[in-house]
Amino acid sequence: MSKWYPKNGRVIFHVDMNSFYASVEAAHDPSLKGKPVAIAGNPEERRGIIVTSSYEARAKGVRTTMPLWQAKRLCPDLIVLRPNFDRYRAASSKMFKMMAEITSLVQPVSIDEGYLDISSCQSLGSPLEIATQLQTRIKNELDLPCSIGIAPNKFLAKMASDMKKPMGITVLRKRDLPEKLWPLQVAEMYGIGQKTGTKLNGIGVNTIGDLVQADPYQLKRLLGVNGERLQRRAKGDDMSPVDPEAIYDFKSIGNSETLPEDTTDEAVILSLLRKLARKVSTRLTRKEVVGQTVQLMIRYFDRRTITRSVTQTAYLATELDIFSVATDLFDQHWDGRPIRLLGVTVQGLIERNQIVEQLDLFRYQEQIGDEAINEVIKQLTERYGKNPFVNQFTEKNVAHDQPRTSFQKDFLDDFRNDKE
DNA sequence: TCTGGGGTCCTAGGACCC
DNA sequence: TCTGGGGTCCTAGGACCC
Repeated sequence: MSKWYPKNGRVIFHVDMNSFYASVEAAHDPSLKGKPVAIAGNPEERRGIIVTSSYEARAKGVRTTMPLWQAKRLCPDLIVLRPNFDRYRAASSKMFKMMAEITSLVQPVSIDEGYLDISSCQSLGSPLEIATQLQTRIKNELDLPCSIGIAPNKFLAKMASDMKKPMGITVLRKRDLPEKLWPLQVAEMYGIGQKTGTKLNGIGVNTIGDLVQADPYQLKRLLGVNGERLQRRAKGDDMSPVDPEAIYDFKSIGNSETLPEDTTDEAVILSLLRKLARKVSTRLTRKEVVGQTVQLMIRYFDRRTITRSVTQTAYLATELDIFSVATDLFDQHWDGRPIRLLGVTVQGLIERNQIVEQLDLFRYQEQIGDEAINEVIKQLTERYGKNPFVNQFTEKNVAHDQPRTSFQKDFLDDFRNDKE
């Protein structure tokens, strides 16, 4: 059995669900099977776009990100559904459970794809047997098709899963690269999009094989460190591990929304900012994290987009804190032209339990002043080497109160004594 | 009749510190 | 007089992916 496994090396799967949202809908309502189905953002509104479509719809030319009206023109009998994320999350969670029964080394990368490191799964059979069983099980029990790539690293597994759809299983070994990978256009490579593809074509690099042969210095000049990495991957080298924890390591949480129509109406704008702040706050709270930086995104009627952000001394997570910072940013940076979309994102996240103690410093803000508050935070940070969590804005209107914990009292006493 | 919403990573300049 | 170089943090924007 172990003859299938390399002595020095890994066996990585990339599992990619085929037209996931549309497939989940068809599993839920079998009458959709064999029909052109599309999931679209906002079918009732002008600006709805195609999120996913069934293979029958793709055959008519329907593509992801295509405006809905265009898709309907190409495919008049298109069945358009609104996304049902709860349903997709439930299906996703079931399929990841099946993967977890094979190995604990599962790295979800999005709702519908993930990597498995099965290097230590000899006892379960050959890689091809394991992949076939997994694919069959997902099909039989969830009624969902997927493609699986099998390769010595994540990048090659990802490329492999793309080669046969739907319901494909593709093995991509190093020795297969000249025949299977290198003839492909660079634009088909994971990590190369429109811009980079055009740049590469500009220096005569058209296929992935050309990328392997290209002059490393020229690539570096053209693309920076990314040039080096892309060439390494094209050669089939990718050391990045399958990291089950990666998914818990989020760097930012944000929400954005396109308005029904472009607007300069401040009541509409503020109400949307409020709504976005609420959504972000809810998600931060659910994940038990707090953040230090608030970013506002404004997309104008002409689609030109700016982002403006500010880093706070203290960490924040409440709706009112986020809303307050976001509206400050808005007031400072909006140029008065009509707005199409607004977004609010909180960055610089850390786990809430990393925070030393929640001090309601706003209660003392008027007594000791803003500068003093910042000094308190600085001292706390130095003293504990951790980050104090402070509600700076939330309850400015609340009457002053006595310190609520002995910690707070001691600290403020210390602070006042230091000052004297 | 144009083009959503969720992210990550990288770059580059300026401020600031040593 | 007039000046180095490294490191980190912050901010804005761009490229890419699903």
